[in-house]
Amino acid sequence: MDSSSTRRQNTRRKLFEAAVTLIAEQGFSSTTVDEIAERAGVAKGTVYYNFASKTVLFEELLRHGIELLTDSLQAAADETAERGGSRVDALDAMIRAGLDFITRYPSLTQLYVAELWRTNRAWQSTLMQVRQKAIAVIESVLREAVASGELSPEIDVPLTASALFGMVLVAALDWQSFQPERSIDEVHSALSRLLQGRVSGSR
Amino acid sequence: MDSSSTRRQNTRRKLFEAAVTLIAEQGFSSTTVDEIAERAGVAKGTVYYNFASKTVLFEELLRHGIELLTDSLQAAADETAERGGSRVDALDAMIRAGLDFITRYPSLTQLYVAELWRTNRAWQSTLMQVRQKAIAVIESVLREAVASGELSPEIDVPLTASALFGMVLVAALDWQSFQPERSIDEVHSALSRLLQGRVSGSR
DNA sequence: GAGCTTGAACTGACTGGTCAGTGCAAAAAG
DNA sequence: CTTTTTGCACTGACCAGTCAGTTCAAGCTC
Repeated sequence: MDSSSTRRQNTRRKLFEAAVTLIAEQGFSSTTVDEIAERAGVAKGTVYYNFASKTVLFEELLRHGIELLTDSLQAAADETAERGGSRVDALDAMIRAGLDFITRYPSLTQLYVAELWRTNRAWQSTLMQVRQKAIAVIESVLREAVASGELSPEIDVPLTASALFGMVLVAALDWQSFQPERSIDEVHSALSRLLQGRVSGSR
Repeated sequence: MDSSSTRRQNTRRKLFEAAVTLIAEQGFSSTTVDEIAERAGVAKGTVYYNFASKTVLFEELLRHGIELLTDSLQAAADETAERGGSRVDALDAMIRAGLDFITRYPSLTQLYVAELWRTNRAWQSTLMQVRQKAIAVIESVLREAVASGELSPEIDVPLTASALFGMVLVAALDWQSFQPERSIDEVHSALSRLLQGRVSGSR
């Protein structure tokens, strides 16, 4: 019962891995099921044995991926709390966690960005849920920080959360695509500085 | 020679307008040439009379669009300088210009984001140039600000430029898609606050 | 432990539809 | 009369999804 599903689980994993890179590179519509099957080392029929359709394969991939991200953001926030760090420290730790995630799963990130703001697509609602889960983690830390007086009560929590999310997302993708020679620490500290208002000189 | 091209210019414009919305919604591959022609109110043959291929149509669209953006960013920076504003004021004006642009051309923005970090696509190099032009405008203002002592010399100019770019881009798209009831001023001031380090309370 | 059974997993040739791009004669525009 | 647009039929490549058949592995029997 358990061992019998191992084989299947394994092919599904191989299909996810194959699909994520291909779709990130080429987009959903120009990636063919034959390509995915070939890259996964599996026959085309197997794809349809394991997933109802090309779209369903993609949706499950998105869901699986965002779970990894929210878990790691949440873990970063929690660990900071355990160590007794401030909420701003938690935001900083989340930036780091976001960067780590993007380093580990660059294709997944690319693909997510490419699809997120499209309307009229089959998986639109899947993406909305997925986005909301990630943003919610950031928002809750922001709210705690406001409550504890660490952040100004004037900040607009939802807008700030999405701006932070976007800042990390785009900076990280740009780093990977256009300046891969930079170290993760350089990127992290540039973003950290922006967050903590140490850009405008003075102080 | 000039007036003779007016008519042609007009159909090209109609084709751009039709293509930009369709491709933003559905992606390049799942948008058909027949659809583009129909929405533009033009025969399919006309598309091929005016553009060598579907891909070329798209590339010219990208080029045309980014010109609009860089021009408006540059204009915002220049006007600030003329009014004798600081370089940080110029960055703020550019954020505003970016938001205005995205409000005016949401489809173009969506489409740009969706394609920018993909590799292995036909128009990859077009996009690289296009991105570099936009980022360069931001970088030059940052550098001036560092030179004049307004910003800390420790900031990493290229990374900060792309983080700012991303911050505005993602916040604006999120605003349009998920919180359209917000006013542009609310969005602007949330981003402005982030830029000027007025997020972390104290001060 | 050799042989048999069963259901789950996998295979790949095939089908039906879609779509980029072509060709061309005739009309409209200027 | 030159440039541009139209309308429409056609081609050939490509591709999502199907299905009849094959392989695999775990259990069962003697």
